Amino acid sequence: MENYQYQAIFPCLSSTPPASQFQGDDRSNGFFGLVTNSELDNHVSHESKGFVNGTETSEMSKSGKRKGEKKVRKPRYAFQTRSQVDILDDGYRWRKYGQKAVKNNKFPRSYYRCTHQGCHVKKQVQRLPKDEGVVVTTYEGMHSHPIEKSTDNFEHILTQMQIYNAFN
DNA sequence: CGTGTTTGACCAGCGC
DNA sequence: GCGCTGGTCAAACACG
Repeated sequence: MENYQYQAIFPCLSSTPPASQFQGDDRSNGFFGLVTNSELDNHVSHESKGFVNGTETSEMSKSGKRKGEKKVRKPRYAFQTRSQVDILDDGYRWRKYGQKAVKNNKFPRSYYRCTHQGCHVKKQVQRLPKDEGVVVTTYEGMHSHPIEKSTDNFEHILTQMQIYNAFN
């Protein structure tokens, strides 16, 4: 798996070098997808090539609203994971600061912020309306501090993740 | 008592 | 300009 991507988001998860992979292979049974959203930042587009790009885009096509992005637009990384629980324990401490019902989705979207001092990483968690077994977690920003608890759990989750390449 | 969640209000961007 | 929608705030609340 593209561990370097995880590294980008979870600096503490190191190890395996990038394996070029997302293209073409397993869209079959994968339940894991990584989306990089950088709408104006096309320089990152190469990253998003092999990834599913379903989260934000679909929303945009619908309502096309984003707030405040005129100024600061941070890249967002969305994971699609197949999970019974919404909360993926990635080792960081999150504080929920909002929940909103989204259009065309019976499930609400939850907004979390990293509680570490000085760390302003945010994430959103929502389920796919078409498949309630799939949880989409969108990270915004990158952690610049170590994980606060054991990553065993999350790494275990990672080992079970596969590329979800439904749109390629 | 410290920390995190819930929940309604508020705000801003966009389409009509 | 108005209304809809997504995103955030903050007070009240729950829980260890």
